[in-house]
Amino acid sequence: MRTSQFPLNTVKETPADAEITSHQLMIRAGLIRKLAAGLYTWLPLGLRVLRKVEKITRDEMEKVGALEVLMPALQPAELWQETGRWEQYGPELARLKDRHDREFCLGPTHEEIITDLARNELKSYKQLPITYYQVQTKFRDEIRPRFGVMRSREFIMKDAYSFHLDQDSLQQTYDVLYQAYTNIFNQLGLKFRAVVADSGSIGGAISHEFHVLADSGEDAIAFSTGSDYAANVEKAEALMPTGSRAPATADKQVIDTPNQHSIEDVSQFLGLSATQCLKTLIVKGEDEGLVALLLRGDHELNKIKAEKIAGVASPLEFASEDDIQRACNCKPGSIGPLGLTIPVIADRSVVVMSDFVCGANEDGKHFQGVNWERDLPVPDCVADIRTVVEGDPSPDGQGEITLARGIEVGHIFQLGSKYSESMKAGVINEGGKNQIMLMGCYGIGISRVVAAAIEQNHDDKGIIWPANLAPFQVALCPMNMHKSERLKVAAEQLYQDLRAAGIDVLFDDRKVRAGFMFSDMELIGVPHCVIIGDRGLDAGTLEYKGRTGQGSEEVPFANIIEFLQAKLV
RNA sequence: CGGGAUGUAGCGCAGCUUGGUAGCGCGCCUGCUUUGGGAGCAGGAUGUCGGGGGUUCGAAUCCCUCCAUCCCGACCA
Repeated sequence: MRTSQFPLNTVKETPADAEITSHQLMIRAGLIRKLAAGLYTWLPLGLRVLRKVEKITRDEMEKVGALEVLMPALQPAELWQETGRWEQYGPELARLKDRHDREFCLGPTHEEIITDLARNELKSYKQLPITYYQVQTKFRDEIRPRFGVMRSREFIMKDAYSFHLDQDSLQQTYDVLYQAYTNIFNQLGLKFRAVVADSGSIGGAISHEFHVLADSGEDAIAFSTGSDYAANVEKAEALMPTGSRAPATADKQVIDTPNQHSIEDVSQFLGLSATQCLKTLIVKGEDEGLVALLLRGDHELNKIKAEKIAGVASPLEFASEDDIQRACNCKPGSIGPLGLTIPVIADRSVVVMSDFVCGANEDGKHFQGVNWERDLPVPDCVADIRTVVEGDPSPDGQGEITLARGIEVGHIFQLGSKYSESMKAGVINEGGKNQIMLMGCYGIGISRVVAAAIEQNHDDKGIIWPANLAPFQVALCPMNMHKSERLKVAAEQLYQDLRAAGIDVLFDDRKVRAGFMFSDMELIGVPHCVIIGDRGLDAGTLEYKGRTGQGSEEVPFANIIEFLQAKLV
């Protein structure tokens, strides 16, 4: 390809509305353009990268025997009503009506559609197991689209669905897909981790997320220092403390804490560590009532864990100030467990606290020197409701937790019979009886991968593409070609030779200055650059520069193809 | 949906307080000079000042209203 026929559309200035690096660079390098909030056009250069991600993904899916299909983005409401998700999914589901006033949605995912296909097409256990996949546009009416294509309203996803007669078969395919995903992200050349995940609203029991590691990632991941355990912090278990509770040494007393509301306020005011304070949060219960959650002062509530506990409203909802006033006779900031009449759920780490501080359920007052059993009973319900912190013991008992940030680019689930049950998707089994199938589902955010790759691989000059994602492998940069006819002839010939050798080369045949050319090539992240000039022509050499390397090296004209091919392996 | 902000040339911004008919940088076009790290000079094109309404002799500027965009939060996977 030549730049005279493949305009680069690069811009020097950083767009004002792009917040994170990948978004800025995607605009600046001319990969995407915004149409409206959360909607982007892929320019030729960006589309080349997107297609490469698609191809790597497709190839691996084909390798494990998955079958490509293409399902409609526009989906009838009836199927969503069958599974109950028409009501459950909420405003994120883009709904619309056709001219006959029939209801439809633009699919955010395709469980309903594939399950409908499967129940119609799969008749016998002999057809199982089977895995279908597609690469297709998804729609989610995000409350707040942001970060460019990282969280947009319309995006490209590879989604796959498997169907099975039994759990063994599901587990087997799940393992195969897990490995396929590992291969895909390795091929993409990204630093990533697979982590144990919460399955969220898609449903099902077992689930893993694949995260591209990047400091700007939206998700926090917990790793073990002593094993290969890794989990989303939403899911990572905080173990029961092993030590026993220290004996009470202080007397319980009421202290004045005027205008000290947060744990930080109170601990500073009293000159204590936050670990000595008890945090009491009031949330809504399953039915009308309220529930108190107890946490150590320095810990954070994990909503995902809390809303799974019986008696707690799901999704989790904090009580209003009025509710708290009625239940505790005080404002938030002075709540404590003593004398509460509503149900109490204590985090595991709370029950080993002694001589602690907590609210006195009276505005401006706290208790000090409080102890379990002596001053109040240990709550009946003790559970893991906090988010793990750095230094916690790893849930598998080996090593400690460390935290990192990641961008979720893949998610695999064992759905079980969640959809096949409600949609009555079954096959005839060996005994001649109808049997509901089990399902797995497997997604990769193709367009998000492009952004994540940039987020992980860039410098102050621009994008540094992993080899397999680069829109072009090699940039051919002639120096002042318009002034030298023999240089022009040589550069044209070299361009043809490189192409004939199967090298994907971008020939910069624009009449622009050297610095301009280099800056463009570095911004768009072409991994290898060959410079051809009159000087080298005299000496019979070309100049090679890698995107990340310092300086350059001379390569004899005759060796350039061999030289590049060695770099491209 | 709550809180905060912003809409002026393709992009980035100034002008608004104190009303008088729009400007800067980049980019774009032409010419000359330059040419190994986003060139210099000269000339040129481009705006319903987000939309609508109002006040006024006169509105980018003041008032009302709608829309869009962005940030924080909540939401979502």
